[in-house]
Amino acid sequence: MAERQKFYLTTPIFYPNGVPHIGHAYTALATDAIARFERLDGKDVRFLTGTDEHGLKMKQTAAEEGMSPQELADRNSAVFRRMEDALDCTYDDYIRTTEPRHHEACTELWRRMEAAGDIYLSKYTGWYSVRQEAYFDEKETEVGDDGVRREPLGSPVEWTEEETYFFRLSSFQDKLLAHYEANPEFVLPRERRNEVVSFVEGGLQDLSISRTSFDWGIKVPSDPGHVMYVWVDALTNYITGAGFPDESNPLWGHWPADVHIIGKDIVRFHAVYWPAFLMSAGVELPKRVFAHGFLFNRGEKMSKSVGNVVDPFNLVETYGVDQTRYFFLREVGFGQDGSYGHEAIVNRTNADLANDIGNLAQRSLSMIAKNCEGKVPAPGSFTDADKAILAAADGLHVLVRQAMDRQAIKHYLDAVWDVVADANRYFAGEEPWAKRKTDLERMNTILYVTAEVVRQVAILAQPVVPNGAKQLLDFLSVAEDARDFAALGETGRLEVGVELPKPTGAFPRYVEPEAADGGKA
RNA sequence: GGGCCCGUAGCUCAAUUGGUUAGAGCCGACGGCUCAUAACCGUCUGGUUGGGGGUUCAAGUCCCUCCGGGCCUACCA
Repeated sequence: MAERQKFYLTTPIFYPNGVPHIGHAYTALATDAIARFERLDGKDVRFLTGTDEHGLKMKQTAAEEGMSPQELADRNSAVFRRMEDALDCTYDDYIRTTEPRHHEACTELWRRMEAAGDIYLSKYTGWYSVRQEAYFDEKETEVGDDGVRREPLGSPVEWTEEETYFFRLSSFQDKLLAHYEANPEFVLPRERRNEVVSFVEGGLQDLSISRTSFDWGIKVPSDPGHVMYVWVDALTNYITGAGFPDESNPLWGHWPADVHIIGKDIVRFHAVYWPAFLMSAGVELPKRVFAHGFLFNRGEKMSKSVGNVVDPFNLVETYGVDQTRYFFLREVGFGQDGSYGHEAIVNRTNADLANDIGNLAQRSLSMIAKNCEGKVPAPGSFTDADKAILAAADGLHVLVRQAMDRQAIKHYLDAVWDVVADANRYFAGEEPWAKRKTDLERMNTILYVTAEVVRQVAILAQPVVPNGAKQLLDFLSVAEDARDFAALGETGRLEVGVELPKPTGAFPRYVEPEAADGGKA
């Protein structure tokens, strides 16, 4: 038996200086959907996420709260982890940059870059922003009315001179451009790639990669007075999670990563700095960096009775995990910006989940329960209509795989729900309830075909709505080991005569809670 | 200043990458059905594809320009 194809994907590691917001949730649930998809498609998936716990901000926040940085990291990292759990994320490993294994990986990566001659000591002077952990040209800064000098994003800067190690990023310009050229889908979507290319074409300056102004970080091996710059530390997590530097670790077989899922705000670090570090250290480059867009709350009024639903935990509590996941993945083109609001979430999830697939399953399965002794009915010969809808369902696997090869999550869902809509039309057009009185065999056939389509749709929906999909598969008595994509198509057809449990509604409608307080925001 | 992306029905988006009368969902109106989660099916309303010009037998798609929105990057001090 051939070894399964490996698939390694990551989220960025989150900075647990504050509480998780909807952007973190979006990244995590999207990455999870991809992970589940590839797993169901037979791959040996490794899904890494975690928290990035070093830096001055952590140290300062900890001081403000009267605790050590490690205590703060422990406390807040747990919150992020709980968020991912609340979203039903199936990460295989939750990395924390304060762990020894990560210190080892960073240290070794640094050593290799140094050995390659790409690191040198020099002095950096300029306006430094603690919040951004970055220097700014004086021209970029501005003194505000309050007399405080700030960088463009508004954080205060102070004049700083420090000795710092530099990475020879400037010498990687041509190699990076050659890599983008040879791998047109290294950065997706296309617009992001264009930005990256034009940025690199504009010339690269060497990058300051160490700090002496604080000590909450990973020490530079040859010079412990320095700690590593945030991005050397943070980006390296992706190889730490694959066992680096122990290349005999079985996990190392997962590197290079198939895709780093990130938000578009951190494209440059992932598409320019990270590959340059790896080239320098002689480590293979990840195959793809996929940048998703931002989500905006378009001033939709959230109901007072449900409170501030923008918080990820509240979203899940208010609408449900499946609903939250489905909404963001179906409504927003992955890679583009999107917006969300109460009404949009309710409309989308009620229409697609409750009305379309939930109701289709319920109406067909309850007919089976009532008219077929609760067993999968035996179909007669198939008509053209039967064959057409079955063929549509059977054809989905190829279609969705094509979409997901480019992380086109929305397209994958579009395709699946097109079939759901077809199935509703089919069911209504064939009128099994009428055939019940005139032609039982025909009724059985229609119910069989519909249930079979529901089976395939449920299997395909698992990555996005794992709970509701599981419920549907349970209603169809589909064996646990027949729920992956290998069971799609003709080979996995429902077995006639199998007993089915009494169905109840999967994907309940969201109904507005009666405004008990009599008013709204 | 240079560069990139976008603007299609009230809303969210399609259109095999120049090829017939620009499609679908949601919303709305009307009708149907009763298996079903106030669900489902059908019909209809709704567009000079932001404006203008050009290339072509043919433009939502290519070129120019203007308007509007977003983003990357650089400069001016």
